Amino acid sequence: MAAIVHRAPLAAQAAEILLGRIRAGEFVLGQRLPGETTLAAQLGVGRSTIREAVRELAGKGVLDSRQGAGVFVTALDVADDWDTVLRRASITTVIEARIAIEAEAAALAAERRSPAQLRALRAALAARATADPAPEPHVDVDMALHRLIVVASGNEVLVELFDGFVPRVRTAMVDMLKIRPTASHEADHAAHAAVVDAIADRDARRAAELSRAHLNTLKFAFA
Amino acid sequence: MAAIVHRAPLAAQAAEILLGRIRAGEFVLGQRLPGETTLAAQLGVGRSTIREAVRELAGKGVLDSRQGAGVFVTALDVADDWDTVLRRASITTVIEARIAIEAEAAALAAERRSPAQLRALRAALAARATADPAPEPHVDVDMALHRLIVVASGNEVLVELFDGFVPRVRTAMVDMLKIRPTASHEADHAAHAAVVDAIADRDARRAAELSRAHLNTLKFAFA
DNA sequence: GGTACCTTACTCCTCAGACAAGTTGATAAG
DNA sequence: CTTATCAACTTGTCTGAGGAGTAAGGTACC
Repeated sequence: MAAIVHRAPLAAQAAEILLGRIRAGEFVLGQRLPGETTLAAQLGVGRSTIREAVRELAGKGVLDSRQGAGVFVTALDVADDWDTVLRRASITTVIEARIAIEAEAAALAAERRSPAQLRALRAALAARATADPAPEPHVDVDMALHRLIVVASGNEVLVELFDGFVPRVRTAMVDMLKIRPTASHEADHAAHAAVVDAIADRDARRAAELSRAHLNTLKFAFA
Repeated sequence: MAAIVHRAPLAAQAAEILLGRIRAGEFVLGQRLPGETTLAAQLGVGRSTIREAVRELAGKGVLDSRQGAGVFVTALDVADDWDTVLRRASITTVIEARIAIEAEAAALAAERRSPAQLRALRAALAARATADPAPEPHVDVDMALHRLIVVASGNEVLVELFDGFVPRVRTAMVDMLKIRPTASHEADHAAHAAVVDAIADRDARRAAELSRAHLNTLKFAFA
């Protein structure tokens, strides 16, 4: 990740040093940092450079500066970037988390889906059946259908979680389909149709079970 | 959310304006922004103010400035802060998402828990029973037990998701306990003990069901 | 015509100094 | 003890100057 030659501006270096000191526990949460002039002297840079470093960390949510009062620590580290976590995790781990979210979403969707949402699900199901079988378009219509189910759950937190998973899962699925094309499109389509039918029937338990079963086959395809 | 009196520094205002223009599509991804002097003249502020605004957006990952070349757009919006999403969502919505994660985690924990993890669960269960009944300590030992279950699932993505929920759920539970103290501590403890027992017995289905049932009572307590 | 080099104009980067604006704690008056 | 005032310190902003890097255009050479 690190470049061989890296000519980082002084302000970025100063921000890195400050963040390191905060991570190391030199400053506790809510504590006031030394003044700009003090920090500038410590690091041997100008005050405006320190100011830019503080601004950068303020943008990351680690620091907060208040005129007249000082600069305060508001977080002990940068909020973990969601994409980073998912990239580090194995695809089967991600799919397990996806099972948790989608199975519950399918159950909630069965209880709450509106007629309009059901129509949208049926339309997406039809689009999925007739779509371009090439990896990218196929994965996209598939994800669109899965997303509609989560949206029909009426739980915006689940939708946000699902959306966070999409990029990671999408690339993994595209890569897999390029290596090993799906054996049976018919069985795949039947599994999706069964989930939609369970949601149409307002059968929460069956919707969850079918969704879980379908994603488990996906998980084992990667294992 | 907006303060009645808002005395934002010029640099923060400038950052907000620039972000607004990027959101509005005035600049496409990868495009170079006007120079510092130009922007300073446009907004009627000094160069250093513009520089600090750019630094702030660079910290958020929206901009990237390269010496000699210019400032470039690297994202069209700030990555959605997880805390913000959860604060906006109702507590019942958050608990529904928590059910999804913890029920699945309990099932996985039943299949995978190590002897050491089981011992830790039993210890946390005992600590929960004998802990200070005041709201804050009680919620903390409760959350600690729940977290251990998720950790025992062996899925780091689920752990990250759970940790993301903790702050929001913790404050909500503390507030509720201050208003309406738990009716029966015994039933509450029995519910937790049952989940741990199911995990000890390696009964995935029962662990998930008990976990779901317990959190559902919590959900309805808020409704 | 094509290539390598160089010049030049532009960009961001950093510093120093000055003053404005806000906060905080000590101090003095009531 | 309470309240008002003030002084020291903090961050906020602007300006001017020079350093360093980039990219584009021109030029000499092959």
